[in-house]
Amino acid sequence: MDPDAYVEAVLTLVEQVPPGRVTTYGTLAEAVGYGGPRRVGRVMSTHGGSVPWWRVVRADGSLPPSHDDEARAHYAEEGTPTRSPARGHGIGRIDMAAAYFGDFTPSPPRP
DNA sequence: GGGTTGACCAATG
DNA sequence: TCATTGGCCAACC
Repeated sequence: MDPDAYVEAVLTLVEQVPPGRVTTYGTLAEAVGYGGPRRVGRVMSTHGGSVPWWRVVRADGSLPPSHDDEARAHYAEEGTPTRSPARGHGIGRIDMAAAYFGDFTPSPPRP
């Protein structure tokens, strides 16, 4: 598969995540149907700047080791359910039970 | 061609 | 809740 095609597939899926919801790297990997979670993570680090990357979190609901402050601002703005702002240790985590989204449409774009 | 690294995941203590 | 362990896949020295 062309690397570019894989990247586009991942980015397309990320854009399908509605505001106020989040999904995980592993879920994206399965939705794309190829490669593993780490592959998705790498794609995000390379092309994440073009998509709402803050809607992609780790399986436990914590954010990537980078940009947690910025992501928190987006969550506040979109109304994404989060758990305790945490004691100054950075950001709290996402309330996965309420915010998790995994209802992707298998095929990339269209219409 | 082979070892290291990484925006990962799940299980365990 | 955090740390550790083993496994995963591709990119990068």
